[in-house]
Amino acid sequence: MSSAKKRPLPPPPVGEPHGGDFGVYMQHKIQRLHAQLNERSGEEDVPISRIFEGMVFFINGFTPVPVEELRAVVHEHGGHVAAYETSNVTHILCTNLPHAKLKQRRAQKLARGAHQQLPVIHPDYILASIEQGRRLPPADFLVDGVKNHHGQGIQAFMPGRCGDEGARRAASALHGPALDLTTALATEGTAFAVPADAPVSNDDADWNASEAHQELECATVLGPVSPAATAVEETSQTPPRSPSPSFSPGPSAALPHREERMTPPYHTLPGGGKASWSPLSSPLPSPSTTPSSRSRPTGRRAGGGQNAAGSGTGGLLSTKEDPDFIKKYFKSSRLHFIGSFRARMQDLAAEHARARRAARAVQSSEAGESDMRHSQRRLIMHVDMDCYFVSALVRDRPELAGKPVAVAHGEGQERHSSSEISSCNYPARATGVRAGMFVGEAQRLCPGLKVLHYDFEVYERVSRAMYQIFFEEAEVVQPVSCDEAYLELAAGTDPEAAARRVRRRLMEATRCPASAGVGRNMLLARLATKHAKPNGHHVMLGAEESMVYLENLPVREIPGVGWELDAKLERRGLRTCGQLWEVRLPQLQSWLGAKTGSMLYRACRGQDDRPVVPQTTRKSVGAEVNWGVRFSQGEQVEVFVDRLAVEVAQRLAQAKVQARHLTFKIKRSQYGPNEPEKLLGCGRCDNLSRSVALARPTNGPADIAAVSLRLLAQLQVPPDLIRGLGIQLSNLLVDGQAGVPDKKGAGSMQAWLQKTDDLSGVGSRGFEEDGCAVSASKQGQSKEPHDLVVVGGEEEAEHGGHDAWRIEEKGPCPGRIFAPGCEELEGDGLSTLVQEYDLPPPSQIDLSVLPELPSPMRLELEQHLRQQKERQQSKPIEQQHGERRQSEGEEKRQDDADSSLQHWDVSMSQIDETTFQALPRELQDEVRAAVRRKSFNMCRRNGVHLDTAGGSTNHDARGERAKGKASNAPGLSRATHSPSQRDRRAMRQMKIPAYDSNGLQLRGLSVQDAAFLAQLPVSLRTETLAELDRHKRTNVGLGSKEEDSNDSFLSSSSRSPRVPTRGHPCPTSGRHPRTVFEVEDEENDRSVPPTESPEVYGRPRLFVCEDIHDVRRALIDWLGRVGTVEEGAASPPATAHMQLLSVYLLELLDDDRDSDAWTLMRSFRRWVMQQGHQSWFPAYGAILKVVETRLSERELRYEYCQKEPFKRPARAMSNLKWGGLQLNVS
DNA sequence: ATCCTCCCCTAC
DNA sequence: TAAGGTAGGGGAGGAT
Ligand SMILES: Nc1ccn([C@H]2C[C@H](O)[C@@H](COP(=O)(O)OP(=O)(O)OP(=O)(O)O)O2)c(=O)n1
Ligand SMILES: [Mg+2]
Ligand SMILES: [Mg+2]
Repeated sequence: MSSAKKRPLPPPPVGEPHGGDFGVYMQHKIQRLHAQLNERSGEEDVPISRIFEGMVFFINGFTPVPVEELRAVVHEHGGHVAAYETSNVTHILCTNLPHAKLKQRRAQKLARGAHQQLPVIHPDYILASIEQGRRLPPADFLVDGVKNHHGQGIQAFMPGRCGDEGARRAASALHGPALDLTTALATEGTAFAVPADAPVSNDDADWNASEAHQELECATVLGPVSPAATAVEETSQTPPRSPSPSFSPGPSAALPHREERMTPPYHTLPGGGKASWSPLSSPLPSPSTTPSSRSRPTGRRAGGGQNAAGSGTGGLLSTKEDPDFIKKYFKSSRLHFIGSFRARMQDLAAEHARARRAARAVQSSEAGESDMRHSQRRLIMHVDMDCYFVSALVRDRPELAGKPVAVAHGEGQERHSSSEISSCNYPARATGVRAGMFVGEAQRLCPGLKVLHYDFEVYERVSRAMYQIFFEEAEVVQPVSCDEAYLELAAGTDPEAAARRVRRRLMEATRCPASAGVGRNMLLARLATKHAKPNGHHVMLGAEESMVYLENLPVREIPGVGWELDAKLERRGLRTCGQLWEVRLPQLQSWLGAKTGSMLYRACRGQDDRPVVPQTTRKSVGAEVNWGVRFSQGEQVEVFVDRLAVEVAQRLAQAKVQARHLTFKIKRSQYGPNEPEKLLGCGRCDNLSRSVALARPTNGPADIAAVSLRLLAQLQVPPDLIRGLGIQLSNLLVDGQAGVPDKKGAGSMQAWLQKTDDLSGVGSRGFEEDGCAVSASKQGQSKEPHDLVVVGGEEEAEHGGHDAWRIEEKGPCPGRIFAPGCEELEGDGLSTLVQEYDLPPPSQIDLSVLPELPSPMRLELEQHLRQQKERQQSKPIEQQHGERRQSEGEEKRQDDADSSLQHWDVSMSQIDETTFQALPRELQDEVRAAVRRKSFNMCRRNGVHLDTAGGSTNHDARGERAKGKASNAPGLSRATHSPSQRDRRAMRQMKIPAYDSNGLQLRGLSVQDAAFLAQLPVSLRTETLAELDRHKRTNVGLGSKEEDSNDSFLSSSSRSPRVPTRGHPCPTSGRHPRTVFEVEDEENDRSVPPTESPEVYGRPRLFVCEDIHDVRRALIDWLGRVGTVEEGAASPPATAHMQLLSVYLLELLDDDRDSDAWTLMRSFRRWVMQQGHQSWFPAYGAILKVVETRLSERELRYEYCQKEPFKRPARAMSNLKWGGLQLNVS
């Protein structure tokens, strides 16, 4: 409500300016915010006041309220809260000791935060200022080292590296003997056998008793912690009821605790048939498939003896020929099971949340208590089941206890099974077996490995039983997965007793072991759990203990640090958290990005602000299939996409949401139609995606299918190369209700509304111009409620007035085959939804050439083609459609005739001559060279020598599954994808592209040149323009450029190659780059010693390239200048020059700037090709070798330190190679 | 600066 | 045989 909004804040419920009541005030404030969010409808987000104008806060450490809320309040009053420590931060908000203070007391190297100079003030400052309606002097709220309102807070975990030997010893004791206190715990366990039914007061007493204990903080619990709790294992009969803490009398209290008894009605049918843990399988007429006990799918009908690998293009048990593939697949997919768990859980969680709210309201206990929980140090418990999928099965197979067991699909009789292990127990892990490993490999490591099959129904039951207990044990439960959650414990809880109790209850209810960890934040809780595994718990509250533990903890153990991050750090010699302490924040941020760097900086010190949040609303809903996807014809693809759309639509319906944004994803094999190592797997793929803003919200399968098919067509992937497909919907609206579903803040809301308006405006105009009257009218319809669209007229919208244009809509897309329900598809949804009128581009180059090309170059070409086609959309639409159809048809015919060879045996004759001529010369060269090389590069790329003629060789190397990594050279994949992105945007708005002739003519180019340049991918265009700018006084056209001969490539290298490393940013976009270089070079050598380089990160320094843009610009400029158009032949390569270049390239690689290295190599290659001296070829080859070698070493280092080799994504190092291959040809 | 798109990374 | 999904966070680069 606007009135409420603009009015100054009401006085806080409690009058103390900065007493301890900030939390209470915030509570009130938050309620108001929520109310506003619900009431307002699109009005502008005007600040209430300007109290904090010009102030930028960074919230560091614990705050009494969620950061988001604090941010909202500050924002409302004109201030800003930075997401991380940026240079514009003016104040640090913190309830506790600031870094700066600690720095004085701790080892100095631990406290080098960038903000140490900044004033650190207590959050009460915010309250007090708002209350008084003016900006109070922050100095009055300085948090000095002495004391503050809330005592030593969570920041006690701060850089407190205790060099103290005692603590160190204590910590080391944690690692080793943690598990031998079984007996002590067993005693405790029996004590709790009663509490299972015991009245609440029992537990209360227990917790109260332990409060004093909690205060010990640092001195904590070091010794006796993790129990093995064999006593708990007695499982068997459990008292049906269990304790329900007074603060959490869940409604669920009535539910039984043995999961067998609490199975929800919709999950398992009594008869044991119908494996339907997935809610998705219910609505559809799914043929009754498997008997439940066996999760082994039958439907092998067509599959039979056929091996997809043999057939090359057509897998028979794959997506072809099996209309029920999707359903069967999802029913058997473990990843689908765990991936969709949260969605399935949502109802349960929401129910609990509701009940809990109600309970709290009834209690109406002093809000102060709840606030106290927040304002004091938090107690967070993390719980995770041990080797979950195994445990849930082994509990009924006692004979397997203690033996190595894994869970997977295949039995792996031959030791060749490519079935993936989902989980394995600890005996199996001892032999090196890991989740994600192929069964065959696992059996090699562990010959006696017993492989069990999934039983998703059991997992579902156990998980629910587990959550049931969580909900009873804690007020706030944040679900992580089907076997894992965070619990926020009430203040005063005895953490160890709580952990023990939770684990015991879990064991009793599920007969599965769980481990638990307790910490002051989620990170430490989680680390504690990991440390406690298996079947134990660990309480880590002391700052000293935490730091001691962290010091030698591999960074990889930090949640959020995966393979790539670990490798980046490893490359810099950073393996442990302790080593990370040495690195300052700006340095980390410059390596890893702002947020990631910040996260790491804090995490390695045990800092973690994230609040435990109950359950966040989903922001997107999707479905994808990347296994068994094999097509030979486009029709099959369309059928499949259609079914996938139905699946997604069901999920939307289930979630009761509609979506305004659609993303279509496709995996394209990098190996051509060959089969990967994993049976029916997707192998190594390029991951392509395209997304569209929808004109109106939808959840209709017809809409989704129609839009998806359009995007599919755009992506232009030959059917036989498709290895995976996915549809994801986002920008969700709660069905039948206005408003944003998620709990975003006011700012986000505004952004959302803003976006809405823009999109519908564009969409409407576009369609009107296309003459789609119906579409336009629907646009109006959807805009009717204005900003917030009330969804509900879905059916009407789909079937209203579609006849007028349905034919036209069908026209452009004949040949589509739709499954049942195609009335919907033919409905009007399509045009209504797509806001940009994207047409599949006409095929001008025989597309069969593309797979032949090296990946980066191919992407470039594809971008180029797309751009061209979009350009041609100015033609009448019918014509467009006609052209496209025709060429598509031809392609398909070719594919049918010669499917597997098509992509491998390419000749120039297959390239459309006209088109080829129209290509930029560089691209022509590259196409020619690539064609000559045929598949050679592909073999090399994989490091595999193979015979490509048959097309059936297994190309797969390790890491094939790796998420694409389609191009490891962002300089290419990014820079080249963007032009098209821009074009699409421009098309939407019917604008003339910014780079067409106008801009170019200003540079003195001929119209032809301009037209030519306009066709170039932006990466090439940029570089070309740089060259042109340099030589523009000659006013020559592009055509004459080739006649110019070049200087020696490195003639100027003595002044430049080093430059970009620490060269200063190119002030303008390459206007006067020459000056830049000269200045740089001179300054660089003496003013910035290499060892000092870390110092300058994050600071705007004249001779420091902090910004990658600057580096790239400088490079391009340099190469453009050096590598073109001077007269005189190039001189032979000079060793010194080559060394300089090599050194610089390696620097780039070691700095994780692969894309820059790639750009440099590319330009270098081009120059080598253009200049006359053959002597440069081997020189180029040598440099390439250097680069390749470094990349290989990087690979090896990965292998060496990896713990889960089988899961490691493979890095694509092919990007630099094609340049070398190009060279070979010439 | 901020938004948008197209990725990549991460976790289970 | 085999079922390599799902969702969120975040970064790069372009548009505005
Ligand atoms: N790559 C993976 C990882 C996990 N899971 C499934 C099986 C696991 O049992 C379950 C829980 O994952 P965890 O990471 O918790 O692993 P476990 O519970 O199996 O072992 P741990 O004792 O380490 O928790 O998720 C899977 O299918 N594939
Ligand atoms: Mg687990
Ligand atoms: Mg887990």
